[in-house]
Amino acid sequence: MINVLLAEDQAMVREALAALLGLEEDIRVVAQVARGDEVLEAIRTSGADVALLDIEMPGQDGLAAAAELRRAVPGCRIVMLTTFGRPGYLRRAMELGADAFLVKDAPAAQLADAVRRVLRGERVIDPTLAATALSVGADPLTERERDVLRAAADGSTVSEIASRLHLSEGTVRNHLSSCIGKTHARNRADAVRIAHENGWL
Amino acid sequence: MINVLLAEDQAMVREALAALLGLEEDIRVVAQVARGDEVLEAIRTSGADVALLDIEMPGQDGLAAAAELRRAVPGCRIVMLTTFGRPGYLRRAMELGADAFLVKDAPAAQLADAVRRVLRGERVIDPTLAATALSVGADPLTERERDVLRAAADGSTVSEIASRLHLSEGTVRNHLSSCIGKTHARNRADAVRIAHENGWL
DNA sequence: TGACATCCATGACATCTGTCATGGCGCGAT
DNA sequence: ATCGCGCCATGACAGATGTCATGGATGTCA
Repeated sequence: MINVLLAEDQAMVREALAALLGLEEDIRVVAQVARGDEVLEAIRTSGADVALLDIEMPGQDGLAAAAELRRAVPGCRIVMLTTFGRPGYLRRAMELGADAFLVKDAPAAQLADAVRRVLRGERVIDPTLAATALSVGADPLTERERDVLRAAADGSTVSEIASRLHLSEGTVRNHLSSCIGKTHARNRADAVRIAHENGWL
Repeated sequence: MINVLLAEDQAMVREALAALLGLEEDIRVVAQVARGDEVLEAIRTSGADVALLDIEMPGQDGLAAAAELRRAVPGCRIVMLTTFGRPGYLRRAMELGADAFLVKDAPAAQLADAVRRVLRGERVIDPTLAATALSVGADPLTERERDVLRAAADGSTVSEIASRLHLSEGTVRNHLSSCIGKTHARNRADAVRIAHENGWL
């Protein structure tokens, strides 16, 4: 019997996935959480063999939860399950040591399949997604540039970003300019969109 | 026995929801589609009593599918099911004559419950969401302003938008300016964000 | 230690953006 | 038929934005 933890913030989706996995004879959902920062404790108390982690979650995102889990409970298998097949997500998940990376677009049968395979020591990745992730390349932004771009994502002005990050306006403009250059964007908003789509923010 | 059609583009979520509804003794999922423009035909061939429609879908969005369905098959009940509880979505769904509006954040039990209730002629809406939808108010943008703002959403420049919509640059700037004013935004990107969050785009 | 990258900052410049006043056109409502 | 409104356009202006050259302060790596 495979014991699975399910971490997904949308209750209806989470319980639906639990129902789906419940149809499998050899799989049992032993814990469900809705927040990234509840994963570790739930794994410890439930003793699950596999953690199924969504990425977009409150508290702590699924990638951070995976990193924490990898350190604290190295034996636990990690399956990332996300709506968005952003290349940067896949890359970060792999660097963190996740065992599988699934998108919710994929057929339902792949879920139980992936759970079984990671338990046998295999790694499961959508080959198409892997290809695009490799072709897109790694995040070209520096940490500071990412900070500034994130701060610009909601439509803030330069002066607002500057005061929020305790920088001068000129510095903010310089960072944004290099973000625009590195992402081959036309302007700030475009750079935000591109970085977002690639999973760099 | 209640016959349900399920329209949702993410295969894994769709099949998981089907598994969830399959646990109910009085409900049967008789059709599944992944695109909005396949809803009507599937309803006709399956003869489903209730259509469960996601909003974000390729081909045609769930709201457009609901409108089409309401006209062509007035007897069919419509339940909107969406990730995002955007006020504008709820408002448009109600104006279109949807019978229920659920968010995927809600507990799974509400899904089957809503299906049964709409079939008894009730309308099902999350009261919290209804309150915010009413407090936010209706979309203040004109059709043309919406067009321009949509065209600006991906970070396009004024000249690009102008040529795409066959307008002069000055007109584009004027429309954008009034979008910014009406949404109480700080600039274009902010206006895009606000309109998006409210479900106006 | 030197080479190098990152981060921060300044100032100057061209361009883009947002605002405003103004006016014409078409349409539906009073 | 006049009014209001949406739509399109122009021109002008201030302010925001993006680019560039330049330079100092750090920290890392060979």
